[in-house]
Amino acid sequence: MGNKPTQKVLVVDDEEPILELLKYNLEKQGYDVRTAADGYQAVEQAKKFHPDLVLLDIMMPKMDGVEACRQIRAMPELVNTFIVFLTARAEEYSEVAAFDVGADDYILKPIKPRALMSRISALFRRDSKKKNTSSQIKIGELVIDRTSYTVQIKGKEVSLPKKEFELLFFLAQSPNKVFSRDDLLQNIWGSDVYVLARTVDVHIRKVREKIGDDYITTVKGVGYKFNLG
Amino acid sequence: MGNKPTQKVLVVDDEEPILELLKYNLEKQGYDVRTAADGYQAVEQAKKFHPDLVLLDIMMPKMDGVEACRQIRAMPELVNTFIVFLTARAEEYSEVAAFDVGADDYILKPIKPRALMSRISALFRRDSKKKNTSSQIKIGELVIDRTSYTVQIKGKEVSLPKKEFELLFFLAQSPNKVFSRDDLLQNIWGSDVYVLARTVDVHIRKVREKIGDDYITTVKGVGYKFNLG
DNA sequence: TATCGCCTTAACAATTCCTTAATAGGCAGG
DNA sequence: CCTGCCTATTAAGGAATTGTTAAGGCGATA
Repeated sequence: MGNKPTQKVLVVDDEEPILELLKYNLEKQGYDVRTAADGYQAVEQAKKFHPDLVLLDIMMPKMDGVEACRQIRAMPELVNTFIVFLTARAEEYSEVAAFDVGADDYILKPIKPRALMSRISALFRRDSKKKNTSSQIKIGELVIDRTSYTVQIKGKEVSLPKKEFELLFFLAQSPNKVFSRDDLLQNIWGSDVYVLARTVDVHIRKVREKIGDDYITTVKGVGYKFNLG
Repeated sequence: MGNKPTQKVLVVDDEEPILELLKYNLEKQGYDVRTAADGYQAVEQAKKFHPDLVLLDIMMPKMDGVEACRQIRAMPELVNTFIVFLTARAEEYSEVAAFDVGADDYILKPIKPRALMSRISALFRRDSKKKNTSSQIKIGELVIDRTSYTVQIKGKEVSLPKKEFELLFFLAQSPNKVFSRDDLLQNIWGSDVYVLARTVDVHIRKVREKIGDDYITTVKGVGYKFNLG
């Protein structure tokens, strides 16, 4: 119970009512909340407060959310901070631009408190299991996108079934690191599922079939790794 | 986009003089006004009238403002409606509960017409800048129009029932993003409605029947997405 | 009140995905 | 060149998820 430190959330929006709405709901959930009304304040607060999560409106006076996100992402001490955009329309600032500056997710306005809260706790749940769980990974010609569960390879989009996707995503999260089959089973299948280690091989095969043989390397007697360069 | 349709305001209060005062002032400002005397009426009116703004007294007979607010907020077609509480200072039913059920602002009684009017016009000004939710989405051959609850597909117009429409609209708002069945239930059905997750499947089926199978993709083990490109 | 359309649920069919097992292939050491 | 150990590949059965249909209930409307 008590060993979990309070998660810190920074909420950034230029509309007072929205700030209050979010602050109230987040605090009710036990988060430590601070607010900022524009991009500059957001960057300042982030520097001092070191939030675990930043909810960031895109359209703001002085400095918009995209630029603020870029600056926050540039702080090394905040590499593990989640950044989630609040946006009135998906198209308005394309999802692409948001991901380009390092956002982890985006959520549509108008905000439904309860839906947002469950989304946030899901985010932290995922986080506590692993670190650095962004929704998108780009490596060379490869773009792995968790929000759409697809992989782009040289512009072509391929859709992977769940296990295959998770496998690729997990490997790509730690490039060049070798994982044993048991590691992979533990992390992707879970600790209470008992399947043979060879099952991993079959999935690896299918992933290779779809993205090519160049990305995943076999390390004989050890396991597999996603290779960079 | 320049033609601004008349903004619709629903005023809810159990005191006749206050209703008249507000109605008079609002109509002078050019708003389209309707009134209701209690929570039930408010919900009924909201359902039919689709106001852009609801001014809601908190203390009322039959159904109080907070409960009415909750019910209005549960209607997906009114997600863009502002809800502002009118509250006497003494009423301890504080802003807390109000924000909790999705209010956008609250205003203290006694009401000063001039101040209220400027507050309202500020609200709409902000609205036109931000939640610029053109209630129409165009994607390729598809035009999704919220004002008429219809979808044009290759010129042919199809009319969808409410749930089907909301489902399509919600998915199309975030193209390529996968939503779990629970996400969809939270956002379209509301957080306090309990229906089985499989219900979503049936609606998906019906939407596909009407617009074709190409627009909504199943991501097995995850959910559904509207696909672009 | 009768009718109609919509929503939900349940049941069964269809499909996709996962796992396993069996076989083939490759590499190192003897 | 053979042997042992590991991985690659394929196919098939089973498990899990989704597709589809139909029936009942509810509410709106005439």
